[in-house]
Amino acid sequence: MTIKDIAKLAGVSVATVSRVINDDAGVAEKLRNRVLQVIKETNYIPNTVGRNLRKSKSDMILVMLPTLSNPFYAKILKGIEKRASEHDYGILVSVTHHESRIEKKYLKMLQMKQADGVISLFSTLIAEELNDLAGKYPIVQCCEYTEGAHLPYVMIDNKKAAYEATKYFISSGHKRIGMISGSFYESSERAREQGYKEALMDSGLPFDEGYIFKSNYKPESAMEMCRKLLDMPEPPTAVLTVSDTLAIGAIKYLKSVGVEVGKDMDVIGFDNASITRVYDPTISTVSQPRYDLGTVSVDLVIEKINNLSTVNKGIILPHELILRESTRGEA
Amino acid sequence: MTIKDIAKLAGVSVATVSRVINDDAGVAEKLRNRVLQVIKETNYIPNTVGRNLRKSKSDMILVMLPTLSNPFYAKILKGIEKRASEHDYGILVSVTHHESRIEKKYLKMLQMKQADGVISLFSTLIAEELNDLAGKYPIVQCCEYTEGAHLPYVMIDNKKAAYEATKYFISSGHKRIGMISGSFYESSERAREQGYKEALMDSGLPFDEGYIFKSNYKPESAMEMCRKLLDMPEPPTAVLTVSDTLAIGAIKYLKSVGVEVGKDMDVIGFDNASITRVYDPTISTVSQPRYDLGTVSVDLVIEKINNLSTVNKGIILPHELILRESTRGEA
DNA sequence: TGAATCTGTGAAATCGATTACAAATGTAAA
DNA sequence: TTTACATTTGTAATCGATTTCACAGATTCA
Repeated sequence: MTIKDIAKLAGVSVATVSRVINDDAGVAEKLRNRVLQVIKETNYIPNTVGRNLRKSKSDMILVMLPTLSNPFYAKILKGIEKRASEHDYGILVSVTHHESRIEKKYLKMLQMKQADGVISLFSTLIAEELNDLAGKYPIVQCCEYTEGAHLPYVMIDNKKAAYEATKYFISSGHKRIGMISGSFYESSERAREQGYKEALMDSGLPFDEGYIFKSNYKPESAMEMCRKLLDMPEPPTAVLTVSDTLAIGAIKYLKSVGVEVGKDMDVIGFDNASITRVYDPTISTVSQPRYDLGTVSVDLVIEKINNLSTVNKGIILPHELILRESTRGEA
Repeated sequence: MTIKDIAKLAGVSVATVSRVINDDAGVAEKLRNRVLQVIKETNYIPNTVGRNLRKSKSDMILVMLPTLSNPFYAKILKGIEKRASEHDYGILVSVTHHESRIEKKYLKMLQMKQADGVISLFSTLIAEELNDLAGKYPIVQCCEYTEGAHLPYVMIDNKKAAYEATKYFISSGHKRIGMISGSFYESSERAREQGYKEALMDSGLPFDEGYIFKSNYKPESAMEMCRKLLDMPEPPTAVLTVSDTLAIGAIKYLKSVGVEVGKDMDVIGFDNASITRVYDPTISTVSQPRYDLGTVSVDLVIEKINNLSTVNKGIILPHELILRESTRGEA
C-alpha cells in the first residue's frame, strides 16, 4: 500500500494525497475528505524511508549510551522521551560500550539523515573529532563533557558536588578522607577529584594524591581499592566514591573487616541509585536531576537542529547531597 | 557526496559505482580500482536511506526492551550485538516502558523496512496482535513468552527453575515457604508460581495461594509484601522472589525487624544481578545464561528474516541455582 | 467584458541508491 | 573473416514519498 495506491483509489493525484497527509492548506474539503476516507479504510501509513529520503530528515533523535548496565540512565531517557515526543521527535537508543569504533558507526546515522540529532551520554571521541562533527550535525552532551569540545552540554557541577560532599565530611570531624574514583568518565571524574582536592585545601587539610584510587566500576574493584585505603599507614576515616556501585563495594569491604560504616568510617557515593535506599546501611549520595537532564538535553539538541549555528549553551543543573546511614552526621 | 558524484569523478556510470560498492563480480579490475580510489579520496559512504528504500531491507535488528532500569538486559544485548555483527546486522534499541502504544509505534519500523526483524524482551501485545505481526515480519521473543502466540522464543525453563529453588528450600528443612511475585512479566511470573506450587505439592506440603504476594518491581514494594508474609498467622521460613530486586527488598525488611537472613529465614531471588554478590548477605539466586539468550535470539530472528515461513522454534536454555549467604544450606 | 488575481490540482522532477535490460566490446570457434 | 558467446558497461526504471511548476477554472476589480 503506497501513496500511489491511495491516489488511485481516491481518484486524485499523488500530490494531493501527499498534501492531505501533510496537512497542507489548499486542498478542497471534498477531496480532502475523500482521501482521508480512503486512508482510513486502507490503514495506509506513509513510508518513512521514502519520506526521509526526500525530506532529508527523520524526526528522530539518537541517544547514545555508553552501557546498559547502569540504571542511572533510565530516568534520563524518560525525560528525553517525554520532551522529544512533545516536539514530535522519536527516540532511538544505541549502546557504544565505551568503544569509539561503535560510536562512530552510530554517528553515521546523522550523515545518512537517519537521525536529526544526537544526545550523547558519554563520548569516547576526542575533542577534535567532536568539533568536526558538531560543525556539521547537532550533537549535545549530557552528564559528561569532553574538554576542548565546543558543543552544547547539560550536567551538574561535578566539582562543586564533590566539594560539598568533602566539606560535609570535614564538617563532621574527618581529617583524613580518601576517594575512590575511576578512569572511564574522564570529565566528571576529574571534576570530582578536583572538588575533593579543593575542599581539603580550603579547609587547611593536606591533599595527598595517594588517597585517590582509581577503580573500574565494578564493586569488586572498589573493595580492592578500599582495602588499599585501609592498608595505608594513616588510613582515612571517610571515603568519597564517584559512583554508588563503588560506594557499595567499599562498604562491603569495610563490613567484611569489621569496620562499622557510618560510625568508624563514613562513605558517600554518587548518583542516588535506587539501591542506595535499600542497602544496609543506606548510602549517602549526590543526587543528579536525571529527568531534567533528559528534558534539557532535548531542548538543546532541537535548538541545534533548527539552527546549527546557534551558540553552544552549557547548562548546569542543581545537584543535591542526600544524607543517609553511611555518614555519621555532624560531629 | 552521492553515488552520482563518484561516478562523475571516476568517469563511469552510477551502475558501475554501485557494482563496486556491492562487490559485484564483473567489473574490470582497472575500473574497479579507479572507483575505489575515488571513493577513498572522497570518503564517500553510500547513503543508507536511499539504499534501504531501493532494497526494502535495512540490515538492522530492533531490540525492544521494556525498561532501561534493569541491568539484566545489558549482557543479553551484548550477546545480541556480538552475534548480529557476525552476520553483518546492526542493532537498534527501543524502550517500551511496558506501554503497548509505544511498542506498536516501534513495530512500525518493520513495516517501513527500517528494521528487518525484532527481538522482543517483553511484549505488551496480546497473542492475536503478535500472531498477526509474526505472520508478516520476523519477530522473536527472548526471556518472556506470550501464551498463545506462535513465534520463535528463547528462555529458561522458568517453572523448573522455581521448582528447583523451592525444592531446595524444602530439602533444607523448610515447611512453609512464601513467594513474592509480580504482575508485570506475565509469562515468567506465572511459570515460576507454578513451579513453586508443584514443588510444594510434590513434596506433600500444602499449597496456599495466600502465600504468594504480588509486588511491583520496586524494593519498597517487596518490603511491604515481606511484612505481610511475616504478619501471617503462620509465617513462612523461606521466601522465593521472582527478581533480585525483590529479594533485596525482602531481606531489607527482614533485617529491619531483626530476622536473620540465612538463618531464621532464607531468601532466593532471580537473575543473578551483580548486586547479589555484594549485598549483605550475599543473595542466592537463579542465574540465566544471559549472553547466550542474546546470541540465540539473533540466530532465531535471522532464520526468520531469511525465510519467514520456517517453523517457530522454542528454545530452552539451562539456568543455574546459585547458593549464597541468604540460604542456610542443607539441613 | 476583459484583465488580473487566487485556488486547487496534477504532471514531473527529485532524494540516493539498486538492478533489469540493452548495448558495446572482446574472445574463441568455425 | 564471420559467427557465436561471454564479458563489461551504461541507460533508464524503480523504490515511496515531497515539492516545484504550470495550468485550468473561479473570483475580483476596473
